[in-house]
Amino acid sequence: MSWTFTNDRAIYLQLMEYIERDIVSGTMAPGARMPSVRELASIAGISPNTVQRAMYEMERTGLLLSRGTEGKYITDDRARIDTMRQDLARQKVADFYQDMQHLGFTLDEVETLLAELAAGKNRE
Amino acid sequence: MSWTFTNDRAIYLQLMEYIERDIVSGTMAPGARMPSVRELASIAGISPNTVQRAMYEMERTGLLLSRGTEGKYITDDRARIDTMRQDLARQKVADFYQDMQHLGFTLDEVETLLAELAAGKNRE
DNA sequence: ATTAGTGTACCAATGATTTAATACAATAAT
DNA sequence: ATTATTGTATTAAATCATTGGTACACTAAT
Repeated sequence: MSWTFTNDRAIYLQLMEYIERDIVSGTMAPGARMPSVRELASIAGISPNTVQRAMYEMERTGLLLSRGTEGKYITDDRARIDTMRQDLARQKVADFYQDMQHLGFTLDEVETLLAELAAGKNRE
Repeated sequence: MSWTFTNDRAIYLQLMEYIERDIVSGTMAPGARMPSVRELASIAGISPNTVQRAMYEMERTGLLLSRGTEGKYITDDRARIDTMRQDLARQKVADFYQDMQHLGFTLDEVETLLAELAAGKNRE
């Protein structure tokens, strides 16, 4: 849960993506309680207001649920989480492939670059 | 040269990426004259000031050159352009692969998703 | 010479994001 | 009962991106 932020996009959007990623990858378990707004703000080094903003948006998508003053919880719906994981992956693949096509790379070249990268990573 | 902008990132940053993409992919030829700031603004439907901002940043990287009041020109250095194309591609592949790993996908799964996408595209 | 088009610069206004600083009601823990 | 913690809401200030408007100097075309 080490989050870093860039200044080219709104922090609350980046935070949403980090949390979504942690939920769909299982780093944060379904049904688990989220750290408090203040605690998350402290961890991330940002204002509680910004965390609240991100949380508010994520409740609208149903990924988080607020139980009054007890705290916020990750949804229990594993099917929904897995669907979201698939959707995120497909979107990412589509965006990536389209970008590479715009750069003039064929599917074969993309696959080669990917394989090279993975091979390089494994060597370290 | 059909550009659309989202509101989650600064327009001048998105414009920079569009122009970079057009240059490295050859859509805009090396040594060619760029449309004027006012013309680009009109085409993109944004303020000339925002275009100027993007252009200024791209001159600092050497991709564009300003010839006084004659206009702005794309660099003639094809080697530099090709190097930038390779760098952009490698960065994109690395970011994409890291994102997919964070979502819990293996290299094999990524390759499968890519192949499926490409196959689907070809069917239409 | 005049005109049009170029890059460049500046200023003011607007909107979005972020932050700090509070405040309040409800629940959990003691 | 009291205290601490929770979500939630509000206000004000600061920063940045964006836009509209204007202006100036220089070059090319007429």
